[in-house]
Amino acid sequence: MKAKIQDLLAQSIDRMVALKELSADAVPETLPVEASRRAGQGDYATGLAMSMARASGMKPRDLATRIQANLPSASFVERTVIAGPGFINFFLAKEALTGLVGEILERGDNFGKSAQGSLSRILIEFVSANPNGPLHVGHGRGAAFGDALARLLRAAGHHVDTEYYVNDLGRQMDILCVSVWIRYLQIHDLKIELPDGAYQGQYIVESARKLKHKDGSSLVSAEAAQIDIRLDDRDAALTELISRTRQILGEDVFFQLRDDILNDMVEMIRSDLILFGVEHDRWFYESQVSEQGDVDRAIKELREHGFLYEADGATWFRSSEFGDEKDRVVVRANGDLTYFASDIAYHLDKMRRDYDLVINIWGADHHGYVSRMKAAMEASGENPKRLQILLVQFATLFRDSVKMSMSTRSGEFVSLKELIEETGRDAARFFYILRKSEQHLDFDLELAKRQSGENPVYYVQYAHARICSVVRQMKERGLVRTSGDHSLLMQDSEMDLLRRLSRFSDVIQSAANDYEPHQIAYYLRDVATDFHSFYNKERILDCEDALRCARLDLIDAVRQVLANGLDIIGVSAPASM
RNA sequence: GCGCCCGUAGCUCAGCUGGAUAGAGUACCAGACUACGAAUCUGGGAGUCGGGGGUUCGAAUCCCUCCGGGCGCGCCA
Repeated sequence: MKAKIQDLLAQSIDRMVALKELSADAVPETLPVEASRRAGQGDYATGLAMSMARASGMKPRDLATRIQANLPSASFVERTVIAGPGFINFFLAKEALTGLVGEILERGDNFGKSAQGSLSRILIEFVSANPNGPLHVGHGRGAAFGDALARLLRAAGHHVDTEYYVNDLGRQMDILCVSVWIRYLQIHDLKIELPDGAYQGQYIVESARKLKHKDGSSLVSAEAAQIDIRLDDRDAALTELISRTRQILGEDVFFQLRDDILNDMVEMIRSDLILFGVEHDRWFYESQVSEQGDVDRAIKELREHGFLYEADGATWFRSSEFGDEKDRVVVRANGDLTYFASDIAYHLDKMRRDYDLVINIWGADHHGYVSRMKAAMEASGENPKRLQILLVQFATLFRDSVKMSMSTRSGEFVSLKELIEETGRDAARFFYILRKSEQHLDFDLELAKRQSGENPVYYVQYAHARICSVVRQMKERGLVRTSGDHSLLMQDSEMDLLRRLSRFSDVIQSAANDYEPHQIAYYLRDVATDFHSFYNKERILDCEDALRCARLDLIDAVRQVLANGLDIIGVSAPASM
């Protein structure tokens, strides 16, 4: 609808330019049109005359009058009014609104959406938590946001693939492996302590039990009890422990064990995500990049472009030339590659696949990495604008106003799985989506669980269930239903509802453009409000046949919009609750 | 110290590329079911949009500065 009005305005402007009433360079690239906030100010309004006033040398209201005079007539516009400092308000024709009911019912699940895959090809990478433990509530926000964004962009007409990047290399895997092994030995009554830097969580113990169940006691070694590492430095002590473990178990056994544990962790993460309704199209392993020699190639490329140098025995990337605070190490003095190096290779890989846009969703604690990653892409000859990094702020979990901690290493955290089991998938997802991503999120467990109007999830779902219930009642009463005459819809509450429904596709476009799924959640709440209000004011089934059929069509249309919107944010639309 | 995010009603937050009288929810108060689900609806009070400058016909929105909160500033993972 917004686009239709923009089109009318464009025609008027073109006409004025042709008549030399207006200079073409006074015209902005996109014509501003917005849904009116207030009744009495029409359905849509434009401040175009005001924004062009100075460049055109005309007074806003005079200019508005000229624009209005040159507007072509359109059946969906009843009238236009100039108001305030120079707004042009558009009042939609009643038929344009009532005609919407048939359109919604006809388009069904596709109403509000654009033809799929017709616009850009987009890759979204999200969650990508390290496979050293279960997902916690912090990851949940990234999961809910990323998945909703993918669905939203698809609804807006893009082709979207989703991906999870698994950091399956590096020291953390060794630490994970020894952590499980030590717990395993403890289960076998060996006296050995789990050191400080190892993973402390209860899931490590469970993993060790599973290992015992599978392997019995084949990995028990009396030597293990003799391990006695006396080093003040925590990291040095861990390094020593890792190398002793490799000696005792033997390289082959150690690597096999490490792989098994990794696979367990990845499976655990994957199944938690499925429980949450999130399924990535692709799981991409860091080891893939590394085995294919991509990291070496990426570094070689940077070197050839002249952006690498040696200092203090390490190899540095001149990221500061691209706006980063300082240069970054890609190869350490000991010859090891940094994580940054393999991240560059991975991102180059993504950038060179067949996508117009690559989106990363990162936790806000990684914001320091944004400029260096964009720098690396630019230095490698890629357009950094094709890499869009969206930051999701922290989620803090509260139970009875008490803040709950979360740290994977210490093992003190509420897992995503526990959250889903406690509040349900729908409530969890809705809550995560309800805040825009730059906003810190206080997640109130008690509120999410409450089944009342205080909880916005139920409010929206209830509207959907209520409509389904009315339709069930109709069938039970054996009432006839024919295709309705929608011109019978004329009450204020009906028009408000129709006006709201007419904005659905605009909301999808706007939310998609800004990468803001929360707009959908707010819109759905407004639809539910308008519906509940209508429902309390007007009867549906106890009307004469024609009006009843018209209203049944109307609420069917409302149900369809609610269902389509809920689907975008990954929340179910129940027929009863 | 430097960088990023945030500061809007008692609380939790919206506010679309600057626009017309700043909006919801919640809490509080007062009402609405012998009728389609009261997990609902109707009405009410409540804000110096953190403070101060600036740009503009017009600023919660853009710029500067200060205050307050979160996060990040490793050859860690």
